[in-house]
Amino acid sequence: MPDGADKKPSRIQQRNRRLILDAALDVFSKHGYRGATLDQIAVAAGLSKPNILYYFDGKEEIHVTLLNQLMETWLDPLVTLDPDGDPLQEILGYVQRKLDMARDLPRESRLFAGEILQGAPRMAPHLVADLQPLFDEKCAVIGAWMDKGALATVDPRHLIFSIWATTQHYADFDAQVQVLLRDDPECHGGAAKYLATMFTKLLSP
Amino acid sequence: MPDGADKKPSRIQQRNRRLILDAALDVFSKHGYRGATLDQIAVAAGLSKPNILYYFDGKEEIHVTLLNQLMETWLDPLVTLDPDGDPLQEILGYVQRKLDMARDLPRESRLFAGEILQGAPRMAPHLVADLQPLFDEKCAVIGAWMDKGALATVDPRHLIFSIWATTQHYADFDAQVQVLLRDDPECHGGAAKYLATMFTKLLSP
DNA sequence: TCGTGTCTTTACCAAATGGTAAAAATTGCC
DNA sequence: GGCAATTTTTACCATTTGGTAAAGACACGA
Repeated sequence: MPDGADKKPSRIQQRNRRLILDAALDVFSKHGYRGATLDQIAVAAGLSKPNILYYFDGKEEIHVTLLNQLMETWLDPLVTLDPDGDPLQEILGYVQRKLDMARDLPRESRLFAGEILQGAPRMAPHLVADLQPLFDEKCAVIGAWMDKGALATVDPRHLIFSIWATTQHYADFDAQVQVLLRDDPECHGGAAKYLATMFTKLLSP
Repeated sequence: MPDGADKKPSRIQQRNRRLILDAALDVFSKHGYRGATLDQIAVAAGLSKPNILYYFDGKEEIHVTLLNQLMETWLDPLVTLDPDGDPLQEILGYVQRKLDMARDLPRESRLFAGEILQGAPRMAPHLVADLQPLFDEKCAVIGAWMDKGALATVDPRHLIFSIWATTQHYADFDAQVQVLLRDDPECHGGAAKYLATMFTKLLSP
């Protein structure tokens, strides 16, 4: 049995755990935690429900595993922000990376959004342990850039919030965006251009 | 029975329907559609479950009623945008109204966000019928202001998206914001100042 | 090829949940 | 007060859902 932190997982274990997690990401991001059912996940993964419970202790463990994996991916673009780079280019690069993630990983974005929307019941510890230190660190970096006169002075915390909000919006509110833009194929490009303009004007010293 | 579009609703009917809708707003915004149960709504409303089903045909009807009512409130700040006002002041006023709504009506914001996040299964018709025409109209107004030279030229559609995203973020991602700002009581004021700066710099011609 | 450990299926179950029927209580009008 | 209409409760029900037990299929090294 694959319980606990055993030795090397077999090929089959690796393959099936990945199948399950991918299916679960689909289902959880589409219906939320309570809206998702093990049966849906099982069908999407091409496995039987009891077989899923052979690999995971329960619905909650699948969700938590997904959230844990997501945290790393999610924080990565902010980790990459280089204190020694050109301030404005670093910020604009960060915006672009987040926007690309909204396009390339919409399921992850929605999974995260759904979790936070409901008060982060399963993620609060991660927010405090992983996100908060990183957030504080990068706020300090940006603050130093502003003190140096390399960027216009604004509250770095709200600056980061506005970057998150404007980029993730295109994944989380996709249903609305698609209606209002009538499936404009240039949506992503238009957003990139708009956001680059906005943050350039905001931050140019 | 209060079914159908009958005559005047009695005092009791008005009171209880409002109790139910208020309780349902609490529960739906906290747990999402599928995560909410009629029992939770009943307890929150101080009524029995069958009694709830005396006033509404079912869980879905409660949700849809809530969504319908919400649409009006939600669109109002954009309706108020006055084509004859001062362009920059009109936009900044709109931002401020949306930000105030995020503070004063967080449940409504989350209910809306949850619905869109899941693909707007019960709201797509409303988006097309109500939101889209208003959106197009106001995009034209803003576009005319830009053509006139009263505002810097950017894509009005993405401008509106960024206003929605940045303001609603404080309601929808409140769990995250509270962690990162450590319950800063000046959060709302700080956000208001930051957003006013951002959109002023973006749009000043 | 045999046997051991890994994986999968079949057949269930208890709890939760949306919903109903009908009796009982209450309200409001004459 | 009396009575019809409205409102509320009690007692259910069918389905869904997360989860389990145990038997069966399978892989693979000796």
